This record gives sequence, structure tokens and C-alpha cells, in this order.
Amino acid sequence: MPTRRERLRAETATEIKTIALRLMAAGGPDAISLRAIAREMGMTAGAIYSYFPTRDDLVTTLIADLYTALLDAAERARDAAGSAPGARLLAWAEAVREWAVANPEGYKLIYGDPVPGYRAPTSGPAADAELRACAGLTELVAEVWPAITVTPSGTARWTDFDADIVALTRKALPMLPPAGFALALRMWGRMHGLIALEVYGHLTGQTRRPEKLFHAEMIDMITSLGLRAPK
Amino acid sequence: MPTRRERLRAETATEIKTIALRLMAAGGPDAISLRAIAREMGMTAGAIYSYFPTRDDLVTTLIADLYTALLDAAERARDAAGSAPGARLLAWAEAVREWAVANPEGYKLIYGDPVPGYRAPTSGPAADAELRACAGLTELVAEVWPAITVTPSGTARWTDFDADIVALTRKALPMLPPAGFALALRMWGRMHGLIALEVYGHLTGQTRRPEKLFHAEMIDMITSLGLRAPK
DNA sequence: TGTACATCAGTGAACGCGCGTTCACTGATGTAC
DNA sequence: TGTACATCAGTGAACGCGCGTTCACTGATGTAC
Repeated sequence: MPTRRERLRAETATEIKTIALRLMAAGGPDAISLRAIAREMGMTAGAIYSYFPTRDDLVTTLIADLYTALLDAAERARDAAGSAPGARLLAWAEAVREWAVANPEGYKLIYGDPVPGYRAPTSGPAADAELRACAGLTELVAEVWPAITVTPSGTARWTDFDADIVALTRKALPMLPPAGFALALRMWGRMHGLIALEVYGHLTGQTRRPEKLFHAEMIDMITSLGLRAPK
Repeated sequence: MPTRRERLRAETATEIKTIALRLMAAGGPDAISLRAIAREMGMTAGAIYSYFPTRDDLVTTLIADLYTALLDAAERARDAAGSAPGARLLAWAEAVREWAVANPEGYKLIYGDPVPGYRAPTSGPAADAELRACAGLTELVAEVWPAITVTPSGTARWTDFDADIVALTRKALPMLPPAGFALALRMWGRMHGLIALEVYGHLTGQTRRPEKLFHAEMIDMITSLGLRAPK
């Protein structure tokens, strides 16, 4: 049972993260400054150092949280989509896009450039979260793989991929061939492309209905695998 | 005929841009600082103000230059690819990827977040360059459109798109239906997806051969339109 | 060819800014007897 | 229940940093006669 002190401490830590996210949403990643957060909280910048040892640690925590939120949204949508492979893929994809559009700065923080001066750690919570996000899509591909009747082009081998991720994947999803893993990466890219263009504003002067473009693209992706298109 | 003074001036302006690009390539977009450039040139920061009225103007010029370089590379590859529609599309796509991999920071500057504190102008050289880049791909799609036998899914209408770009497109490429314009945007997204993931390092822990992944994805894109796959 | 003047590229010092980070401290909150 | 002590969250002042930008200036380069 947490003491009153521990509870207050946890609340303050949460408030720091919440305000950091709000600042980022308003002013972009470089608006995450300890001084700005402290100002917003009516605190002193130095006080934050008893919650996060350094600014980069705060950013790392934020990235991990954002990854988790994105992944939760995608999994929730997938689970609500029934059992048809095409529907599950589409639900995942649209959930990712919707989350990105609702949290553009969050999406940028995850997939775009790190905050200026920020060095992404190769291990730790943010790296784990990235791994989990990638695993989520791979898992979904593995699930629908038996239903796919059109094998995508290109002859993938396990040696084409990073040894660590291959080891993990083969252990977790032994039925998935290398072509399936390659497909997961390609689908990731295919989703990310239009989402990134939209989030960074490159579709603004082009289309009024980016969601329609994305939907059509995803339907093509699904049908080109020989899966029945949802809806 | 330029005087000696004018020539020196132009050379210095070029040197400023060259060094800015090198700094950016080395340290990311936020490494573009007037003081760093001046330091590198053995000059005073203030001196730059007789070449560029402000730091943002320098950045805008850089973006325009980078766009031009990227577009030149893509067009050169397309022109060297012969006349088969599939080959021309593939050449364009691979040229864009190769340019991006060779100039990752440049690609980020163009398609990623603007430099911290930089406000993208809605008109001017950078906006023109973006328009030209988009037009280049649309033009290529218009060129290969008659050879496409599989119409992509989704029913695009002209009203789905931004009125200005529609007016320009219909004037320049009167044969292109709205579905063709939508296809150009979707192809843009499909190229951008894997390129962005690669350039931002998200494929590093996944695959050792991102170029193979990209190639396979582009081949699928081409064949799914009913075009003959090159090579 | 030589002199007087105009141009103008670059200097160097200064401005104010916001930042991350450190540290000795204060004062409230909790704990032990 | 009351007192003495320990904990520890937050203060506030200071540090050094690099930045964009301004400005009066110097000294070399060019031009006109």
C-alpha cells in the first residue's frame, strides 16, 4: 500500500508527463523543456530532477508511454473487428492512422526525429516499446498469414534480417516464414507512408480527404494479398 | 557580366549553403546555426546577415535547393530508364530512395519536421519546390496511366482534392482522371513509407537489406497496376 | 598613371534570451518513542 | 497525545552555454576624374 507521500509523488510524476505531452502537442518536440514544464506547474525547474534524472530520461519515458498508447489503440481496434483477416488488418491500420491524426506530435516524437539533442537509447523502455509495436504488427500478420493466397513478390530469407529480431520472431511465431516477416515490414511501411505525409502536413495542399486515400490504399493492400476486403 | 565583387559574393553565398548542408548532414537540422556556419568559415556570425536576411530565409533556401536536387535525381533516373512504364516508375522510386539514403538529413529536412523554431512559408521557393516535386510524380503517373489495366480501388472525385492543385493538374494534364491523381498521391505515400522508416532508423534493428524490401514493394506496386514488372 | 572618393564585405563587441543542470537551503510531512 | 527527530519535496539563486540579431566601425576593393 502506497503511503500518502508515495501517492503524491506518483501524481506529480504523472503531472510532469502530462504537461510535457501537452507542451509537445502545442509547440512540437522542442517545446519539451524542463523549465517550461516547471513554469506550467508553478514549480522550480530544479525540482524535476528528483523525478527524472535528466531531460532525456523524461523524453524516453514519454516515448515509451506514447508507444504503449498507440499500440493499445491498435490492439483494441483489432480485437473489436471480429475474426475476418482483412477486417482485422484494416482495423489495425485505421486505428494507427486515427491515433496519429489525433496525436500528431506524439506520432512525430515516436517515428520522426528525436527531440533536438536527444540521443535515443538502444535499450531501455523506449527501445522495448518499439520492439513491442513492431511485434504487434508481425503477430497480426502471422495470424492472417494462412489466409493469404497471393504471396508478395521478392524472395526473403532469414539472413536478410537482423539476427536478434529473427531469433525472437522464430521463437514467438514459429509458423511465420521469412516472407511473412518481410510482409509485416512492408505493411508497416505502407501504413506509415500516407500517415507520415498527412501528419507532417504534406497532404494539406493536395487532398481534403486523406482518410479516404488511406482507406483505399489499405483496401488495395488487403485485396492484393487475396484476402476478402472488409465492408 | 558579373563583376569580381559580384562573383565573390555569389561564391560566399554558395559556401554558406554548402557548409549549412554539411553541418546539417553531420548534426541534424538543429545544427544549422549561423554562428556554427560562421565559425566553420572563419567569419563572424553577423556577416551572414548581408547574404540572408534571417536564419529562416537560409533554411528556406536550403529546402528549395534540396528539393531541386532530389527532383533532378529522380528525373534523370526516369529519363535513363527507357520507355517501359514499369521501368520508369521503378527508376523514379529507386532514385528517390537512393537520394534519401545518401542525404538522410536532407530528406528529413524536406519531409520531416522543420528545424525547431522554423515556420514553413506557405509561398516562396520552398513551397514552389514542394509543388514541383509533387507535380513530377503526378506527371509520371499521367504518362503511364494509359498503360494501367487494373484500376486501383476507391472512387476518387475531383472534389476530394484541394481546389488549387486540381485546377493546376487539370490544366497541365487534362487526360488524367481524379483516380489517377489519387493514385499519384498513394504512390507517393507508398514510396515515402519505407524510405522514411529507413532514414529515421526504424529498420535498423529489423532488416539488413532495406533496399531489397523497397524493391520488392515497388515491384508489387507496379504489377498490381497491371504493368509489366521491369527486370 | 595617380589621386580622391564611394562602396561595401566583414569585424567585434554587445544585447537579451531560454536552456539544462547544480547545490546549499527551508520548511512541511511523516515516524519513533 | 505529545515531543524529538528524520525524511525529503521543493526553493531560489547561480553556473555556463550557444543562440539570433544589431550596430558602429574599419579597411580593402572598386570607380571617376
